[in-house]
Amino acid sequence: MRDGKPVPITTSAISRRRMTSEELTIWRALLDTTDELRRILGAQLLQESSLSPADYQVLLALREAVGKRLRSSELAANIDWERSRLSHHLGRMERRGLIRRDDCVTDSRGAEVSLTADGAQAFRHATAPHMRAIKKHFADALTPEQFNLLGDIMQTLQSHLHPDVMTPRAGGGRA
Amino acid sequence: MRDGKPVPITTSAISRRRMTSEELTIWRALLDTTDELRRILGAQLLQESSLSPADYQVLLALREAVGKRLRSSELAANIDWERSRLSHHLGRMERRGLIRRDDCVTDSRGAEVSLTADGAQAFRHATAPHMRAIKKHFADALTPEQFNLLGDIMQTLQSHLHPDVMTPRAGGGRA
DNA sequence: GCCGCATGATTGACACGTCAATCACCAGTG
DNA sequence: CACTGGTGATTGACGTGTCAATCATGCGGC
Repeated sequence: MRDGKPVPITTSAISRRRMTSEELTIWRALLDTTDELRRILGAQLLQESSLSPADYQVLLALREAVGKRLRSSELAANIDWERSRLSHHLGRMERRGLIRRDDCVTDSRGAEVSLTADGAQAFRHATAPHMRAIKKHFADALTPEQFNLLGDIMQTLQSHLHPDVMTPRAGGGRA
Repeated sequence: MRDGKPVPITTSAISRRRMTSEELTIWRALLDTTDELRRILGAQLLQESSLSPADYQVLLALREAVGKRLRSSELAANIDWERSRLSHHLGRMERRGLIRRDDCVTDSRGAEVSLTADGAQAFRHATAPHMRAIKKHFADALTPEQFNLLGDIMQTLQSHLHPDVMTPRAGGGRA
């Protein structure tokens, strides 16, 4: 997949010019705004369901996994986390009874992570309010055009970050 | 794609409709992409200057302050941090010799934060590479139109989050 | 079978952030 | 002046994230 193409096109001009202050301002606006949205939605999620955004991401990945169980490293890959981060977090979630870790049958080094009943229920109860919150604070703010434009812009940034990837799906997480 | 409807304008429609999966996808793309940009730029900043993004923000605010010194709570307000977060962080930065805290003359409860020579120098050395990195990974990716559109979208989101504010400057920090 | 090394996963040390509690001091009131 | 309430700032406990080190197991070559 690396050759055969006359290539280069694409957005990655080198451009020796300096950044304008408008660009910098917009960069700051992007950081600040997404940060604030994260905080608001994270706080509300925690408030209403006692789940952190990280918890939610883990539970979501497990829920969507075939068989509702995943090897630890697959899970890490799915949500794009470092393994040690996941290990720490699974420890905490296990203590809270949200997930379980069993020894893997086919590879004694491995661990299989699965939802507990409590974890599944917590996730179910968290989902609807969380979606509503995203809608309220994000989706309801923008026009359909703005959505499309924002989607394109994210797509552009992604292909700039990962020039060679074929289908630059937004990032790690789905949903 | 979604048209045919006269559509009520105004950003704060209540709209009983559910979020579409496209909207959710774009939300995830926004989160993932900004997260990745943060990580990349943060890692590079740390690599090249031994400053975390948080350090940088603090040093920037101090550099831009008149008199190069700020009361702790003013600093917190400028960069939109909780005071306790700032206090912890200033403790760490003080240990590393980047900033100094002196008792305030006019109010014995207060502390005045100022840059040390080391802190000022660290900031100076960090700035240019950091700007270059932002340009490379962000600014160089987008067309002028996309910048304007993105700016508008952030503006829209901000006014949706803070309906009454007059001049919805992107957020806390400048840059 | 044993060696070497890669791999799955965990651990420990430490930086960072949040929340609630605390401490010291200011200012207004009687 | 003593009381009291509010404010500036710090602290401690704890959850979270990163990095480097570790441990155990799998696996290919000899």
